[in-house]
Amino acid sequence: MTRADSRAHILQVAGPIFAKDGYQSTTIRRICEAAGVNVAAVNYYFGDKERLYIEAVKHARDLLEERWPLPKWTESTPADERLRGLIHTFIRRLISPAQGEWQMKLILREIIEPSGAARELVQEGFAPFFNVLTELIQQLLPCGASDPQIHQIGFSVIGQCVFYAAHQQVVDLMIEEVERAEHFDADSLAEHVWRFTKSALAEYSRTDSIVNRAKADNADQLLKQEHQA
Amino acid sequence: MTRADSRAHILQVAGPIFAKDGYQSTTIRRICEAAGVNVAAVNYYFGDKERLYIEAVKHARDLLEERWPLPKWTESTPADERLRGLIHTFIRRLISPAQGEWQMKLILREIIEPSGAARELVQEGFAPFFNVLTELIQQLLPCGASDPQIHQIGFSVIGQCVFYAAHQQVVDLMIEEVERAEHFDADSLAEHVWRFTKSALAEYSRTDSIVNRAKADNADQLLKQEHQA
DNA sequence: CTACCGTTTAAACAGCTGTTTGAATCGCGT
DNA sequence: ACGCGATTCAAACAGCTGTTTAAACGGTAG
Repeated sequence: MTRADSRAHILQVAGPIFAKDGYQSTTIRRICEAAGVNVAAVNYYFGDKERLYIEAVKHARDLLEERWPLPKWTESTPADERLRGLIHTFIRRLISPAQGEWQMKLILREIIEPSGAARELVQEGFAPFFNVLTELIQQLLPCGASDPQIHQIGFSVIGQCVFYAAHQQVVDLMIEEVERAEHFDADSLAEHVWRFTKSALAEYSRTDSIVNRAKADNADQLLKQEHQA
Repeated sequence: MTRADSRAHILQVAGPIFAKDGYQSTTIRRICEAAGVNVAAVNYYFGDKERLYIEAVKHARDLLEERWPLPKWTESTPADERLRGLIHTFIRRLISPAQGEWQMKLILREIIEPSGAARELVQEGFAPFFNVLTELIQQLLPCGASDPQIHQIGFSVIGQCVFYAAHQQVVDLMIEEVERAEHFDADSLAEHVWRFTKSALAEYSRTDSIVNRAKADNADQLLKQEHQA
């Protein structure tokens, strides 16, 4: 067995175990047993448990991005079709149909309970994604929408998607199995989120309400600044 | 000190600690130290660590429901104003403005990593809330929308709200502090979620697209059933 | 063959965990 | 004041944790 083999084996089995049981409940003995290596191997290759965990989280992110890359668009792809592709990609990353979907579970754990990899994860993995999303939203809104409004809408899209992955248990307890199988798979959910978002944006454009709201916010802020001065 | 005192003290300090550090990382020694009681008190009053945890989770739910009860409506309150009140209540429960907001953090932990209290929590705490929400959505949609569609929209509302509480770290890393202070407090977020949802529902009503989609889904299903027969 | 270095191994380590114990203490009705 | 049950306490328990150690192993260059 070469150096690469043992290291890779550990990294491979560590991900799903950490995802299932969490950092604290996972013992390096269990990981090493699953990988077929000695307990000391983790400290030999990774230094300590925490650094193995961080490596496992980053590995999970790499696997997801490799398996579900951002869609490629031509110049002629309309903005709402781009939005649709983006939402489908994001939801597929969250709920891989066939696989045990452990990767995103592990990443969500790290986000909720940061331990060193969180900042890098968000800044390198999530930020580019979010920037593309907000650009699309801006294109689908009338001119005059403010940045905070666009950010809020961006998180509305992300929030809808993440919910199904992070809190699947709630859906399972609330929705009958037949309905779940038919309407709560990755593709159905992505289509729903896309239509829901597109509809809200269309209504914003039609009524220009978002621009009026942006102007009102601006006026409020100016008033507040005067008050302070 | 009477029986009620020690028990209550433990329960009171256990909630925030469990919320911050999680079940595994929290030691009963730390809880007892904070409560000013002996280590054996937990086992004496609660049996073991897990039953204390479950009690703490239920206690958190009670506190939230007591502090932010469902809004009272008169017969004349229009459906969209009811929706607004419901969203504001839910977001306030998620992000208590002044307090350390530990209650919902603890509950979200239990949902993500169920340990005995999760089922009861969802069925008794969340289900009634969700039912009110879906009834309102139905009233705000044209006749003919299917149950699965209404459920999906319901989770879209919940998902938007929960995201800010469960993944606040992401928002913190993505949004500048000045913008956060101004546009990402509980009330601003609740207003945004309400407007976003109302807009989507209005567009659904205006175009009748949701009814057409429901009919199409129905046709698909009939076709599939014939295929099986 | 030999010497060497990266790797693997079993064993031991110190520290912390939840839980139990049995005695000490307290509060209160008699 | 007494006695009794409920409560509190310090101490100990057994078990598991991450980590370290020093010896053994294995392939490979000289």
